[in-house]
Amino acid sequence: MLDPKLIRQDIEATAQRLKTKGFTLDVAALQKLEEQRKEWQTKAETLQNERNVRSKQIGQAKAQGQDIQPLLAAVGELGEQLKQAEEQLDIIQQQLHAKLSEIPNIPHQDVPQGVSEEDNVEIRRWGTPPVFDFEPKDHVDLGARDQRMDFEAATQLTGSRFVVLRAGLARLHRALIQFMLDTHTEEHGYQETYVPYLVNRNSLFGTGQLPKMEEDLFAIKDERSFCLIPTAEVPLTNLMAQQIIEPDRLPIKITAHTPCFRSEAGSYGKDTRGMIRQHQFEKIELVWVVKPEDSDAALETLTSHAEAILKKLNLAYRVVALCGGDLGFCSAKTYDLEVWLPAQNRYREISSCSNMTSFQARRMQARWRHPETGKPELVHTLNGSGLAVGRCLVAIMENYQDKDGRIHIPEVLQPYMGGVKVL
RNA sequence: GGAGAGGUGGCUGAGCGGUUUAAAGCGGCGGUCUUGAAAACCGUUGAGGGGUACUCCCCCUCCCAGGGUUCGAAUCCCUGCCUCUCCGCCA
Repeated sequence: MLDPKLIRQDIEATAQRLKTKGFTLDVAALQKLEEQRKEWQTKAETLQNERNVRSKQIGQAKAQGQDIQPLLAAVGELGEQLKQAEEQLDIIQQQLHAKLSEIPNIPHQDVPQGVSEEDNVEIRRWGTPPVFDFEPKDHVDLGARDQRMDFEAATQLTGSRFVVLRAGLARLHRALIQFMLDTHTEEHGYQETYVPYLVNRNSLFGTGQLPKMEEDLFAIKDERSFCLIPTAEVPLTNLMAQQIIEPDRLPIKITAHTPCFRSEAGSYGKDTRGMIRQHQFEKIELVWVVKPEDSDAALETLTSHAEAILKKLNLAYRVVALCGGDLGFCSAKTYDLEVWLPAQNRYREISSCSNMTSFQARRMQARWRHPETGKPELVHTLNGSGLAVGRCLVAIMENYQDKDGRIHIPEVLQPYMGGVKVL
């Protein structure tokens, strides 16, 4: 959520900056609502004040044994007027809140212009894509052996976009999770965190999945209206909701491994083959909570932590800065990490690292105490995948295959595989 | 699932429907004293929003949440959520 003051005081400039994100701000409607808000809020508060004053007078008169009938009569219509004003104000506040909730974050100054993926800007490359003296297979073909990657079984159990892994491949999948968590906790200073996989709608509002991304969520069908998390960003970041954090606790760096559930409602027919786009996948998430002035630097560091995993696995990748039009709803700036997939002969997203600035913090009232003023101020939040496990498994299979369709285990993973070197 | 108890400020914990404008203690902050510190004493103390372009002042809201009764609700009524204890069930 943006600062309502921006809407009140600087709406034209705000509208201009949101345009780089492809979002058209309804300036007239917002200004009108804002005017009404002010009018009715003033009216309601004046009436509330009058009620408080008069009620107190009645109390005092009664205590002194005076006749309160005249005072009671004087209160007259006040209650009814107040009720109307409060109802009217409530309606306007709700409309305003609904509108504000659907305005995306303002892009950072140095986000490249553009409307789609095409306009993203490559920042750097690392590693060299492997050269094969045979035609490399994709992970689906590689996984077919011994049904170690079994889509048909998953379809029978559940439906499309799920997978069953068996034996060494299942273990490799688990090894990746352990490896990533260990690296981030032991080398990058993150606190390992275990979190619920079901969250309430309040949490989903806090991190910005609601109200606009509802169709991508899997909801539990009972009166509690829980949803399966689409990313650990939701529980991790919402740990800060309603908090006032003392400055010496910042920056907070936390990580969690969780399954993620996405309905992929807008992706029919996209990546239907293989493990790239699933309804359920595992991810290691990195979350930072920082002072506002530190968030730019934090994004660089967080991104480097995700990159470190790819480097240790010796997987070629590139870093891409998303253009305005490709930025997520909450993000002011995003770097995507894209790993080389030989069978697709191109780089594919394996991590997305974003600076949400105060956008999520405002939605969940996550604050820190500014040491100079002593007053609570909104923190900045950041998150990134470090990394998406399923896609990482795909990358290892495809990059580490040999002509016999065997998969060689990267050295850093071998300790996690009981010394197994080839699958 | 059954039976009870309870949710009040950073914490502990009072609070007959009306000087409660939420007592008191602890903690925090500032000061006095001191070479310094402790102790003692004095003062201070939250969050959200609005008005006014404002390190001033004024107002509103907030005692788990949402409704209701009332001139007036932390206090009374209803609903929900959560926590604790016991029983049952259970990985």
